[in-house]
Amino acid sequence: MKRKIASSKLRSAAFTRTRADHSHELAHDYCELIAELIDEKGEARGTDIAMRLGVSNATVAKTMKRFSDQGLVEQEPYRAIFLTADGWKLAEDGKRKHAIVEQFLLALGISSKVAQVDAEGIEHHVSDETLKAMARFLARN
Amino acid sequence: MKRKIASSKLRSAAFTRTRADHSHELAHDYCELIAELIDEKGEARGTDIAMRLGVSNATVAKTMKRFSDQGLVEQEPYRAIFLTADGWKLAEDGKRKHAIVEQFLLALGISSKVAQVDAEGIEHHVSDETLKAMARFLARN
DNA sequence: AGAAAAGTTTAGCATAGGCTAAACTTTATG
DNA sequence: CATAAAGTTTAGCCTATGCTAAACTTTTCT
Repeated sequence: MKRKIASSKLRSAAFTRTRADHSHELAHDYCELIAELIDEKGEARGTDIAMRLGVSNATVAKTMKRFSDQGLVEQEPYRAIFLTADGWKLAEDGKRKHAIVEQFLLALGISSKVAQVDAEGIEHHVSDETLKAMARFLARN
Repeated sequence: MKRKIASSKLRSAAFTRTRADHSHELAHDYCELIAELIDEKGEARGTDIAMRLGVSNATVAKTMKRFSDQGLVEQEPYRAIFLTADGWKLAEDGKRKHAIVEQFLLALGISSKVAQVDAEGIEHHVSDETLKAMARFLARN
C-alpha cells in the first residue's frame, strides 16, 4: 500500500510539473529567439519572430503583451522588442540547456536534424540532475 | 543565407511539433493511467483518475467527454471509463516509451525519483530515432 | 510629399485545459 | 427502505494560445 500511494503521489507530481513546464516553455522559446535576433540584427521585430516560430503576427503581439506584463520583454508601440534582465536570463538558460541536450543527442548518434528538433522538445523537461549527467557523459566521450 | 533560412525552417518546425506534441501528451497520460487502473481494479473511475493526476473531478469529466468524442475512451453516464482500441494503442505506446526513457535515465546515473519525473516529461518529445538510440545504448550497457 | 508597402495593433472568435459550486445519481449504511 | 455519503455531471467562470480581418502607423519609393 505504501508503495502504491508513493507512486501515485509521484505521478501526480510529475503530471503537475509537466503542466507547469508548459507555461514556461513558450517564454523560453520566445526569449531565446529574441536574443538570437538581437544578436543577428540588433533588434527583434514582431514579423521576424512570427515567421521563425511559424505563428501569426497577431499571436506574437498578444504574447508580447503578456510577457511585457510579466517583465520578460520591453517594447514601445510600433517598435522592436527587447529583453529585460529576466528575459535575458531565460534566454541564456534555454540556450545552455539546448546546447547540452543537442550535443548529448548527437553523441548518442542521432542525426543532426532530429537532434535539433528533439532537443527543442526535451530541453524544457530535463532536471538539473539529468542535465548534469548529460554533461558528464559528454565530457567522458 | 541558405543556412539561415534552413535553420529558421527547422526552428519553426520544432516549435510547431512541440505544440502538436502537447495536445497528445494529455491523451497519452490519461490513457496510460486508465490502462493502469483497469489492470489494478478492473475499471477506471473518474475520482481515481482525478486523484492520481492531481486535477479536479470536473476536469476529468470534461476531458473524458472530449476523449470520448475523439474515440479514445468509452463511458456510460455515471459509470466507469474504458479504453477503445485507439486508447489502448496510446496507452501501450506511452508505456513502452516511458519504460525506455526511464531505464535510459537510470542507466545514465539519474536517481530513481528524478528519472521517473523526467521520463514523464521527456517521453512525449523523443522521436523514434532517439528512442531507438536509447534502446541501443541500454542494450550495450 | 503622397501613395503604396510593410509592419503593428486591436477586435472578435475558437479550443484546450483548468477551477468551484450546485444539481443529480448511485452506493452504502443505520 | 430511507437517508447519508460518495461519485458524476453540468453550468459558469478563467487563462493561455492560436487564428483572421480590419484599422492604424511607419517606412519606402516614385
